[in-house]
Amino acid sequence: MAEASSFVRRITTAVLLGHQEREALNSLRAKTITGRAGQDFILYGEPVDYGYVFERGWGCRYRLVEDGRRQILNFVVPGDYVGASGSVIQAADHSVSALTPVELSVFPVASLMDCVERLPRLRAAFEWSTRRDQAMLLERIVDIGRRSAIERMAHLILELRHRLGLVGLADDSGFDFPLTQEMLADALGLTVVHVNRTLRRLRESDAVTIGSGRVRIVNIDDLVRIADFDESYLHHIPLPAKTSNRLTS
Amino acid sequence: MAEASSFVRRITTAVLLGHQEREALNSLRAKTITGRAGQDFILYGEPVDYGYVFERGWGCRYRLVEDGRRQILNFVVPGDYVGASGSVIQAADHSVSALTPVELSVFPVASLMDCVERLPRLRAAFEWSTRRDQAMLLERIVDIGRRSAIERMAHLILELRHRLGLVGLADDSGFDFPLTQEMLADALGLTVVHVNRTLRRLRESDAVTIGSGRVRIVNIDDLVRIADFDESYLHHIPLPAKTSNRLTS
DNA sequence: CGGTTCATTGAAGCTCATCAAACCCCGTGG
DNA sequence: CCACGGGGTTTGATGAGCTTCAATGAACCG
Repeated sequence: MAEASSFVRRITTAVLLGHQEREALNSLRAKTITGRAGQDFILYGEPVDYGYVFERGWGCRYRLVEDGRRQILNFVVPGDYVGASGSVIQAADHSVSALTPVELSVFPVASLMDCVERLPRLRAAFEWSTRRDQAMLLERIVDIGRRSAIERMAHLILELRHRLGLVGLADDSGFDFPLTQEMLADALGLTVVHVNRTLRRLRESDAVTIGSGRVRIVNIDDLVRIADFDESYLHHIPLPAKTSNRLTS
Repeated sequence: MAEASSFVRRITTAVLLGHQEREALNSLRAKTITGRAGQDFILYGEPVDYGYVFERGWGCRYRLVEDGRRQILNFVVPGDYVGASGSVIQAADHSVSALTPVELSVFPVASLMDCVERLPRLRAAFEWSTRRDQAMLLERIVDIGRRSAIERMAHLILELRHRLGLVGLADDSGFDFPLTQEMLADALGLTVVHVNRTLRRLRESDAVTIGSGRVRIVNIDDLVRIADFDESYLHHIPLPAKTSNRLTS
């Protein structure tokens, strides 16, 4: 039996995949490819013919605006799946590219959908992945819309720490971090210059240092406080009820 | 046969629902309820037991941040569905509330999922709806992250015009518009004061006037130009390929 | 080495936030 | 009928946060 894809390993923590489902996914995997930094795998407006699991390296989902500027919607790290997740044929609503050299598993979308039809748990796994992606997008909107630069940055670092931890790529001390300040700027809706100043402020606050290819977490409590971080959106466990004005109609 | 829900009417433009699917949806509809402005129907962190179709009135998806400020993620207009869309049990990752008096069709999530199991086209309809919601979220990230206040506002107006047009609530002259400037501010990541000044600028540019319960579109070409608006994300028809650095590996 | 990419810092300016006040519309009650 | 109050809108004044432009430095690499 082939080595399990990192997607299988990770998603199994959320949805109980049986032997059958794991086998199906492994047999589906047409091939493993490598890619260079900057290479696009999914292009805005074009049909999506494949699904990809990032096995190694980082990528991003992004959109370009008319004047050429880029908005990164989310980063993609090992274990993440990108690509078609439903049977409705449509154009990609965003592009996906590699930010570092990458190694990906490729799945033809047709056979993927085929398989999902037969294995309800596999469908559940993809639904889970889709919901999680959406939750991260929501978080990004709140970030960019209502939080300051330093809060956004701290929030992003904590999100990445959590996600990388799930696949064994982060621990309490930090994680390897291949992104440039420009990529951070494009993700956070800031300029490179301001990202640089923000990183300096974070460093001077003794919470975290970012640079030289690594995030070094100095004081995670401070970081959580700066970010107002609540990690529950990353796994969706029901929380205690909050105050509300729901009516008992 | 009962009058078709506005959701059925609208979604049929995207996915061909047969008699069977329409019947199923109509029979599922447990009841129609009314709600007051400010009333919550889905609460962040709580389980989602029902799906709702907005038949009349406006709502919003939103999140609150620690200090009490609100970020509106998207507006909900007649014909829109909100609520659970998959079988994975999880907590709501955002809240949904009414912004005006509303009238909603309520669907118990259990029987909804049941029905979706049996009718693949119904599942496709919900998948389509989910993807469309996600596309709008992406657009909002690009808006808030990379566009100026006036561009965001113009963009939002055009998106709403398009969506309301699908259910016959907007034409070339404009549409009825019940939102306050504060709601606009919460959606666009701005303050009320700045929204007010932005609306004045839009009015003075002779593109659109917003107020007194109505959006009056004066010159839609100007508006499209200001917004850099491309409506394709609202229906997902494959577009002509753009320049890219995709490799033909 | 010379070239390229990325990080860093300074100076100046613009967008947008904040604080404050006035105004308008409209419904309510004295 | 008018005073009152409240939600929403509008405007001014001031300042913070972020952008822009520009220049330098550090690291890497063919």
